[in-house]
Amino acid sequence: MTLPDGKALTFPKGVTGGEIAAAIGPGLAKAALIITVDGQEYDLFRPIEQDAKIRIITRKDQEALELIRHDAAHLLAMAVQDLYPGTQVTIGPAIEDGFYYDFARDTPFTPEDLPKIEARMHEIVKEARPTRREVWPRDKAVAHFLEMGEKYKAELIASIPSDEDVSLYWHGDWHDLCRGPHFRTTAEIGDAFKLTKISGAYWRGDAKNAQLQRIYGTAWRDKKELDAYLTRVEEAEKRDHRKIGKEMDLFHTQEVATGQIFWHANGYTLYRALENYIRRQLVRADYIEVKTPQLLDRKLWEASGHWDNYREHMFLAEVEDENRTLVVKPMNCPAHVQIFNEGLKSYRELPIRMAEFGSCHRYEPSGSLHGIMRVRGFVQDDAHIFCTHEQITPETTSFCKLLLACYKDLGFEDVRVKLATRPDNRIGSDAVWDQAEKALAEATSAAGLDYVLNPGEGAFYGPKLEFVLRDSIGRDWQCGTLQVDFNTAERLGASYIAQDGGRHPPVMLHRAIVGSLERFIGVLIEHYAGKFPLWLAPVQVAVATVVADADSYAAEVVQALKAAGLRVTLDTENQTVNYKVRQHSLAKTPNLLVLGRREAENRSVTLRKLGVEKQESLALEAAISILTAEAVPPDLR
RNA sequence: GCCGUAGUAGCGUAGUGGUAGCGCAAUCCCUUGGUAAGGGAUAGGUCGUGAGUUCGAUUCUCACCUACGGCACCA
Repeated sequence: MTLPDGKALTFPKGVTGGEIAAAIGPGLAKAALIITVDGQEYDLFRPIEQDAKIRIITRKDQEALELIRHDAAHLLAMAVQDLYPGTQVTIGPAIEDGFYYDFARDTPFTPEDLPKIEARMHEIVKEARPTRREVWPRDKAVAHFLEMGEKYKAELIASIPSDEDVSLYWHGDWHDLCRGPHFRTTAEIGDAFKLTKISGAYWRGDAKNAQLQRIYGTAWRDKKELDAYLTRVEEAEKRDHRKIGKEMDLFHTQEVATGQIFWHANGYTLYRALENYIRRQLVRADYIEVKTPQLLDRKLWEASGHWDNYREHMFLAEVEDENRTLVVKPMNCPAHVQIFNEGLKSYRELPIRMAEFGSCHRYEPSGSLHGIMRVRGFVQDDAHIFCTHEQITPETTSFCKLLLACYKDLGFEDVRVKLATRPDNRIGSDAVWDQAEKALAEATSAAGLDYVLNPGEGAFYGPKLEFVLRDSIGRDWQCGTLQVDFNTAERLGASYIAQDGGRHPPVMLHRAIVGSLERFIGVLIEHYAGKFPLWLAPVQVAVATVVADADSYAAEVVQALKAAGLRVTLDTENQTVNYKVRQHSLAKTPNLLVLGRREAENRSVTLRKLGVEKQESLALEAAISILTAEAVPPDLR
């Protein structure tokens, strides 16, 4: 056996990982969880039959996390079947930060069940049930699980090729089909786990199948890691955009407009700051901006193919004395093609980059709605680039550059790219898809970006690039997109006169930088936890007085700041300075100017920046020039 | 859409088969205070909507709406 450091040890054939660990040292024997044999993971009790490179994995290794979570999933299943006889097991994988297990049971679990199950799990850990592995012919396993009444498990095993053997694991009497590996006993799982939530989940992830009961848990190597995780979750909850939206008076939702947002003055200030920023970038990048109708005849959506694909997600509008159906537009592309179609287009005019802050409505499934992140009424920073085949690469390249520059300005430096390819449900021939996917892949590489494939996730009319940004607490958000479309223009009768005098349909590139303004603002809120950079902050400066004697000077200061283009609020409330500092800090106002007699006398201000305890005394004019400079959007500096 | 949980004053929450409290915010008064909650008083609620059970329902039951946690979906 060759150890990772190159040292070789000799053992009889059939030695186990546990025995090897014991031979190396008692400390390792205790700490060992599993062993890798030529890269393959073995249980410590599984005999090794050949010479191999080995590595013993202990609790200290990063790999231990996934192993613990896998064992914890089994532990959960054991506890549930102990407590709720008749419950069938299905699958239970390790996932990011934890694990889950899907059960089939007539009575759904309730939140009150979780502590009971968790307590039973801890008991089973204490029992240190020994693990055993057996290899069975597939058909024997199918028959065995059928006999036990585990029909989901039997179905899973039956989908394995019949000539393959399967491994079964026992923990005490309880056993399951499993690839392994597992620890020697349930004691090695430890106690750093916690059940977190319950949920319905469809068998094999398909909504047509039966709904199972899923229990989620989190599991770590030690209590310290578990606590750190729980703290991380708590911190994420604190910056929830719905909570901050309420606290900062940004927006609200209500029953009369499910899935749509009432933007309050503060929120709409942020909204416009973002919209204006994007608009400036469009001007720079040679886009034209248009505005198209909200209601468009059903015929147009039939022609584009959307009616067939998304009809049940469209809002329809009808009037009594007119015998036709209008669709509240769920997207802007067919409308943009109508503008393209007005007048004859020459290849000399291409590319035409047609942008719109397009207000769209989609009847999203009720269960998918989420704050301002997933809504039924939203505005896309949409654009369609009508171009020739040759222009796909340069247009894609320059869009990628534009998008990365925007994300940087908005505070996101870590961006990943995914290439989503043809879905099952699609229009257009395979030859056209081959061409479109190839064009996009090449253009992305030409832009100097690495991408990962996202097979089958493209739009029904073409493949897409998905731009995923990572926020300040490490969560990923897909916002920007670029889609190559060889189908829509032709379907809607768009064409241009080429150099050879013939008519050709243009290629359409559908693209968005932030995607939906609503969703992106949600991301911004959570990314900054409401502490926006000055150019985005709804209220940039609060002017607060110490004594009533300073009220008239304060009003003067507010006027001066407003004249300088700053967004200011005046606080002459009859309250202590301490109170005011606290209020404006909690409101996340970036700058607080405190004014008392001193300031009024020498026409100065005392500036306290959010999150900074010490103050700075400045002449009024100096403060204005500092603050206005800081409030300039990043692209205008 | 599916599974589960919830809906009480502007916000956050307690509570009960006999029409509801608390904290913050609000209003008024006192305090004129120099960097994260000064003190006092007052006002504010048909307990999400509709129906049922009951002498009586905010409380129990059912339906619906909405939100939340997931699943599924996301042009």
